[in-house]
Parts: sequence; structure tokens; C-alpha cells
Amino acid sequence: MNEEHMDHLEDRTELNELMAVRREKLRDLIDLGIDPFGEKFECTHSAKQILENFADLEGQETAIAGRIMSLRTHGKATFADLMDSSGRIQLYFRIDVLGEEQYGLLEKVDLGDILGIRGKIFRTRRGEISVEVHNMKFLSKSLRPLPSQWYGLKDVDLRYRQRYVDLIVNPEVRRVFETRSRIIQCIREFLVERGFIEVETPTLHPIAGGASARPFITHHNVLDMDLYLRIAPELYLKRLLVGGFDKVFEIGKNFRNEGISTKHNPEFTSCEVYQAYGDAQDMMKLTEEIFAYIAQKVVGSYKIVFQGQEIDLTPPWPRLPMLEAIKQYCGVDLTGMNDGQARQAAKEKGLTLEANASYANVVEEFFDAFVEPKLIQPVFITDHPVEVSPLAKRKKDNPKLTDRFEPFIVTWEMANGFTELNDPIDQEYRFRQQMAQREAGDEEAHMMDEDFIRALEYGMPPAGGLGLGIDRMVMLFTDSPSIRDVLLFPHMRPRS
RNA sequence: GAGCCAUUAGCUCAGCAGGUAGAGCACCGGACUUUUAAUCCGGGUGUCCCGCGUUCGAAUCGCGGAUGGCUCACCA
Repeated sequence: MNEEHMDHLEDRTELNELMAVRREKLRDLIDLGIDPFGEKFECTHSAKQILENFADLEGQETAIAGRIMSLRTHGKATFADLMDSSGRIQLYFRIDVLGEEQYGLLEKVDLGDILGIRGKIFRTRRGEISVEVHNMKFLSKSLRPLPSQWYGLKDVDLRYRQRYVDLIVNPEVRRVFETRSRIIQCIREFLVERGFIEVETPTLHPIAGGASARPFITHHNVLDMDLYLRIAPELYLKRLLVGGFDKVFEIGKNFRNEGISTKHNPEFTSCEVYQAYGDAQDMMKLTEEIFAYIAQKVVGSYKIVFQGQEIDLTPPWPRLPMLEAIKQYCGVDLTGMNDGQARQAAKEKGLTLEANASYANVVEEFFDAFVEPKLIQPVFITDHPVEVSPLAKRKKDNPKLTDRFEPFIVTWEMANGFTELNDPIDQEYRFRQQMAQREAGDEEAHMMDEDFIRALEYGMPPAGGLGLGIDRMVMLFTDSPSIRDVLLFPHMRPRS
């Protein structure tokens, strides 16, 4: 503690009483020659280990560390709850065991302080497994009061902005992120076991491709060029197929400069998978198997509950062509119609669309309005119109449709996959169509990527591709209705 | 971007026919050597989100703004 440090400590004019009191205790500790912000502490056990192995550990000495979450003083004895990353365990302090000096230090302990404890494992009269403290060390003094233990932190604004506090006082929040980690681990495991290689491709793209979305733009100073944060890794991963990697996947962030909602965050995590010599059928199988694998590992069952509804993830899931789905859910068969006929059909169903809406636009409108809200149980919607699928291969028997699929669960699109377009001539044609849309004002239309065409011209094996929306998967498996609940630090506007 | 709602103590909330702010927990002082939302006695610690207006008087009413939530729009 140097002079500057001490001066700073005195400067608390803007602190409320609760914080001022904590700083006084901090000062008292320093005056007693105790470092309030401790040092390395070797633990012998976690709280959970002690609780689970009490029979073997009873009477033994232990060293544990964690945050003080509750204090119950009874004069010459005190109980406290210590929380570490595994759970909570009770501490028992006695003046006749600790001596007056050490016991007196308890007066300087606040809820939230991080302590290192050495003591003996025992069980209290009331049966609670506890540690009788023989020695305590301050590892970090907490200078701010924690939210109420009983009510937790409810204010969602504060919970997201100060997630560290949320994590301290709301244990179920911690569990969501542990599950998120396990889900990603499962996906890796599953793919690696099947011979896929995990790769990393650029996040800074000279051309934002692989999806229809508005990109974020950034600037490289030395090169004096604008770059885009990637909206999808797809085109780079397919270049790897050209280069001879047959089975690759990438887990990482994508960035889309679009609206924020309960299902959209400007940066989100996807897992894209490509398998040479495969097709959409293979990727659908892979998709349902991944979900089933996660369900088994994380929930222990193919049946999960989301917002009160039971979802059965048992594979295989039904396959339902998009046009058939529309026919099934609203009785309109759009098959073979031209733009004008399709618009007329939409009008008759009361759908509002732009005057120059294309056939593909109409199909999307119908799907969004009548089908999507009904898709609760897992189903693959297949055979999307070619206009909205510029990177997917056309169906052999109908060049207006693509060999594409999207699994829907609880009305959400959970993934997107298709048989990859490996014909450079058709790909160039598709890009030109997209550019025409771009010029017509569609900012989300795909950009031309000459180098990607060149890669295809060297020859890309036929392949199946899949993009999984990790955040939505985590929402599904953790029963979270908002994407913000599965992002540690969701995007928030800065506080003014 | 639009509509609706919310914002009061560290946290969770009450208070709104307009009269100068309250509870529980936390916190502070005291008692207490097996408690566990410990208990008992005493203490309210506040920019009522911000600004302007109406009024003798605003947490409360009006207008504008900030942030958040939900819905819609946008968007895979």
C-alpha cells in the first residue's frame, strides 16, 4: 500500500454509507497489517467435494476459498456460508477455537468478501456439514454491497449490464452458462468423433458473404481499406473443401448489423459444418443426431420441456417441403405459379406485400404467416425457392427450388443447410441475380465474390453444408425465452 | 423505427382524489458459544430516472428526453 493508494482510499465523498463502511473496514485491516486483497491460496477441497465425500472427510483438515454469502453471529460463535464455484458450505467460527484476535477480525468481514479458510470438517448438531474455522485469510475485500440474498437481482437491465453480480447472486444464471459450455462441448465432441476437423477462418472479410444480411463495416488503417465483420464463414469453409479438406467445421461469432430482439443479437455464435461428397440428406441426419446427442448428454432424455411445452427430439424428424407445408397449413398450393399469380393468391389470403414482390417473396410471406408459428415439434422444412438460396444447389427435378432445409423447433429456425452449389457457372449467375437485387435497393442481397467463383472453378466436391444457431440451441435446452439469457454480456445501449 | 408498460433506499417492492416518502432484507449500535431467511432491542441510510411545465405545494398531473421490458416492423 503506497501513499497514493491510501489517499485514494480517503477520497470517498461520493460514496453512500454502505460503501463508506466497507472502506472503513478495509482501512482497519490495513492498519492491522492485514492485506485485504490477499494472495495465492491453495485449496484442498471444493465445497461440493466436502459435501459429497463427508463420510471420508469428517474430522479432516481442509483449505477452501470463496465468497461469504451469509453471516449469522451469535456473540462468541458465528456461522457463515461460503460460496465457491462448486456450491456453498457452512463455516463455523468459535472464539475459544480462534482466539480473540482472529475471532475479532470477523467484525471486518462483509457479505461478498472472498476468504481463504483452513479448518476441520464436521457436522453440526442440526446436521449441517460445516467447516470449523481454525484460520482465515482475506483474499479480497468486497467494497460494494451485494443485492438481497433472498430476492436476488431481478432488474434485467442491471443483470445484463453487471452480469458479474447476476452470477454471484442468481445461481440458476450460472447453470445456464455451464449448460451453454456443455452444449458447445457436445457439438465439438460429436463432430470430432465423426472425423470432422475444426478450423478457423477470418472474421475480417473484404467481402461480406455467406448469408443475406447487412454487415458491420470497420477500417484497416495501414491498408487504408474498409473491411466487414463476417456475417457467415460459409464461403471460406467451402474454399477449404476446394483445398481438399473433406470434413470441416467452425464454431465462432458472426456479426449482423440488424435489429435486436429476443431472438437476435448483433453478434451471435454459429457452428458451420461441411462434408464433401455428401448432400442435404446427410446434413439433416447429422442435425437431428446432434440435437439428440445434446439432449441425451445435457438433459438425459430426448424429450425436453420448453416454456411448458414438451418437445420430442427423438430422430428422425419429419421432412416437409416448404410448398407442401404452406398447402397443409393454409390450403393454398403455390406450386408452379408465376409472380403475378402468386401475388394474387397472397392478396386473397390478406397478406400485404410490396407491389413488385417476386414468387419467392410470396412463398416466404405465406410461410412466415401461416406455417412458422405452427412448427412447435421438430420438423425439417425443405426445398426453398432458388431466389432466396443463392448458395444452394438446385433440385434435380425442379430448378426453381433448391436442395435446402431448415429445422424448426418451437417456431424458431434452429439451423440452415443445403446441398452446396459447386457449379461455378451457376454460382456466378446467382451472384449476378443477387447484385441486381442489390442495385434495386436490397441491402441484404449477397455480394459478388470473384475469388469464391475462382475457387469453384478449380473444382469443389459435391458437399452438404449446415449452419447451426448455437444461441437458439442453448435457449431451447435451457428453457430460456430470450437470447439475452444465454449471452453472458448481451448487447446493451450505453448508459448516458 | 412504432405502440404499450416500467424506472422510488444497496436489493426486492409499497406509496399516486397532489400535502413534502415507507416495508422486508441488507447496513449501523447493543445482547447472544450449534445457527441456517438465526433471534431480540434501538437506528431510515433517498438526485422518488433526468429536464421543463401546471400548482401555494409534484414521487403522484402534463410535455420532452434517457434506459429497459414486451409486441409489431426490420431481419434468417
